[in-house]
This record gives sequence, structure tokens and C-alpha cells, in this order.
Amino acid sequence: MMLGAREVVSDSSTAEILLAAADCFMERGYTATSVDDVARRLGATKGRIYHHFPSKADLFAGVFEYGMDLICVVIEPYRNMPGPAAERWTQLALAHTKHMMRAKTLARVVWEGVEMHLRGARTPEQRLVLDGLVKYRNSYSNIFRETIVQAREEGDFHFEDPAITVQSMFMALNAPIFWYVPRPGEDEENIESIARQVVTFVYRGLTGKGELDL
Amino acid sequence: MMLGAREVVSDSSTAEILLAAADCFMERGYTATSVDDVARRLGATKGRIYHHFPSKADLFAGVFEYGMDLICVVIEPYRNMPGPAAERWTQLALAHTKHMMRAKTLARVVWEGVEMHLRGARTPEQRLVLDGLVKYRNSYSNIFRETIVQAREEGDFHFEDPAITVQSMFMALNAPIFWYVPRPGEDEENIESIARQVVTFVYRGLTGKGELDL
DNA sequence: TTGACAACATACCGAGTAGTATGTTCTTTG
DNA sequence: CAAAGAACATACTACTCGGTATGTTGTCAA
Repeated sequence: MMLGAREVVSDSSTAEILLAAADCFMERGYTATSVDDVARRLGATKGRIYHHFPSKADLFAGVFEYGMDLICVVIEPYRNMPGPAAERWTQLALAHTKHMMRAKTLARVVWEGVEMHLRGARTPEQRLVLDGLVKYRNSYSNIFRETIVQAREEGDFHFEDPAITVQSMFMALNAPIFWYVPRPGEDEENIESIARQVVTFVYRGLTGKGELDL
Repeated sequence: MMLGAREVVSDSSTAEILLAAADCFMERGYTATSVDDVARRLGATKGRIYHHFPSKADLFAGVFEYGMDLICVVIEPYRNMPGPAAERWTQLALAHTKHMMRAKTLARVVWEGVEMHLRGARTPEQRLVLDGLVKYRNSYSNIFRETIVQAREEGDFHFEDPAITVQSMFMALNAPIFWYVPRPGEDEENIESIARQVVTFVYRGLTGKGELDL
């Protein structure tokens, strides 16, 4: 199973289109974004886009894949870190959460891709494309899943259902893509602070032993 | 500041339209849902919808408000519960999370409304409508915010920034609306089990004291 | 009985929108 | 230097969608 960076975009013009498309898709969402919108943002026309992408859906898929490639590169250094799984998780989660803010645009497009897949995709062809993308995304989330399961075996984490836990975990870690707004100047330290708080919150959720009496 | 149920829909035909619209909006999203789609689901035509709602945006706002009215009713019994704030929070969170699954459709429409507001709304008129809806939603989330802040003062919860914490909390509590699929038969006990796990996860995140060494 | 109004259905319009077919310019290569 | 193709721009088509204007039917009070 291949993972990590696939190609990270070869062509320069194509990369520029992907970036502009990511901006548009994030601002308005997939359906509300027209191909002309993306073209206008580039100061170009549809011709340029359709020269590089066969359809709007493929353009979206391109952005999705580009975003996944990037975040895979970001967490790569920590994937096979030696030591306790709980510590490895912390590094993974920190890198992930910071990236959510630094590459907020791409992260939200990936999110919408997953959301689109949860609804029923329309044509069977687009269905296949989306299936592939979500498979990519699932292999990414499996990295975290395996890590927290291992940390549970090592006695550091405590939870019942791994599926539910992974979902809750990712939602909390991803939360900043919905409300974080970059402020010029104090960006980096701000990102560090937020990421630390978010990861701490989730870390406690995973390590805590306190049961609820209902 | 008024809260709780506003009217909970008077007319029966209007209510039927709202339910059908909620289904459509959830399945395809706002922009991808046409008014004709909603009409088709009702076995009717646009005329019926436009007789009750002046525009598509107002139809969406109706669903949003209906959803908010419902969940306000659901948590109402626990709002002013006596005792420690941490225990009150637990009851609020449990009721909230269960409702996310039971009324998943409406909950997702409310979610999309907030998401739409985070992006820039188009016309100034729709802007005003969305602003009102989000204000409604914010007053709801403030109930939780005040509760966890109070629990922190009482020494039960521990966190730094309330804003970040409330966001992380809600994201985790709301997570089921994205992946929960109702299974006929074993619904109720399933919902109870999931809600318990999710709330436990968040509860630990709020109570835990373990700091991360970075 | 009859008007008046509510609750729709039908028909239609104008403004986009995805996609295509074709032109145009620039670059590369033999 | 010529020819071919890459990298676009332009122009157009078929179609969808929000909204409106108008027609139709049932109900109910005077």
C-alpha cells in the first residue's frame, strides 16, 4: 500500500490552478464554485483549466490529492518513531493539528471531499474517483488508529470502541479549520499555542480513566 | 434574550415541507439542493413551497430554526439543574449528543448553516438572516460555555482558553452526525452506548490534568 | 349561491453553468 | 526555418435553477 507523497505536483501551471481552486472551493464549497470562478481568480478563462483537467470533479480530486500528499509529508517524520505509542501519537497529533491551520484551505477541501463521499455521489464514474480519494484518506487515519490502539495495549490510553474514538479524536483535532483565522504577524506562536491546547484536550480524552456514573 | 422553543411550527403542511427540505439539504447540501428536489420529495411542485416560503434561503432558515427549537427543548430540563456544574454539563452533553443521532438530519442542516455563515454569505439580505440564525446558535453554545467555565471555577474542569475548549468540545460531541447511521431495531441502546462513549471522551478532556511535555 | 381567499399547480423567464469545438499564439524540435 | 504540438482564449450549446406570473380547485363565511 503506497502512502506518502505521490508526486506533489509536477507542473507549475497546474499547481497554480490547484491553489486557486482550493481557495475557491474553501470559500464557497464545491457546488457553489463554478469553473469560471476559479478561472477568474487566475485571471484566465476556462480554457486553461479544461486543458489540464478533464472535468470539474477531476479538478476537485486534484486538490484533494494534493492536500493529502502534503499532510502525508508533514507527518512522515513521526510515523515510525521509536518509543511508546502514546508519545508517537502526541507528535503525530501536533504535526497534524498545526498543519490544519497552516494549510487550512487544503484541509477544508479534503474535509468536503470526505463529506461529499458520505452523501451519495452522483454518477458512477465520480463515485469511483471519490472512493479512491477516501481510501487514501482512510489509510491516513489508519495511522492514527493503529497508534492509539497500540498505546492502549501499552496501558497508556483507555477507550472502548476504536472507531468511535478515532472519529472523536479527528473531529477535535480538525476543529481549527472551521474557526481559525490567521492573524498576520503573530501567526506561528499563535498556531503553536492553539495546537498545544487542542492536542492536550484530546490527549486527556485518550489517557483519562475517569468513568461517568449515569 | 429569548431562548427555548419559539413556536415549534404551527402549520402542518409547513412542517411537512420543513421535514422534506431537511432531508434534501442533508443529503445533497444547500447549493446542490434545488427547490424542485424538495417539491419532488413531497410529491408536489414548487408552487407549494413558494406559497409558504418567500425564497430558498428562507426555507433553509426555517429548517435551521426548527432544528434549533427542537434541541433547545431537549436540553431545557438540564439547563438550570442544581448541583455541581460538572454534573450539569454531563447531563447537557448526553442529551445533546443523543439528539445529534436521533435528529441527525436537522442537526446537519444546522451545522451547514453555521458553516455557510463562516464563509461569506452572498447578498446583504441573506447575510442578515444568517446572522440571526447564528446568533441563535451562539446563545445555545453559550449555555455550554458558561457551564464549563463554572465547572472550572469549582475546580472540576481544567483548561486554558474557553473559546478553544468549547470548539473542541462541540466538534467531538457533534461528530456522530457525520458517521452515525441508524440501524433498525437496535437503535436506542446503540445511541445510548455511543453517546456514553463520546461524552466520556470529552469529559476526560475537560477534567484531565495531565500536561504534555513538548 | 356567491364572492373571496387559501393552497396549491402550471408555464415561463432570465441568469448562470459544465462542457465542447474551434481559433490563436508561443515554444520546441527535427 | 518549418511543422507540430502545447497552452491557452473565444464562442457557443444544452441544460438547470431560482423566482414569478398566472391559472385552478377547494373551502367557508355572508
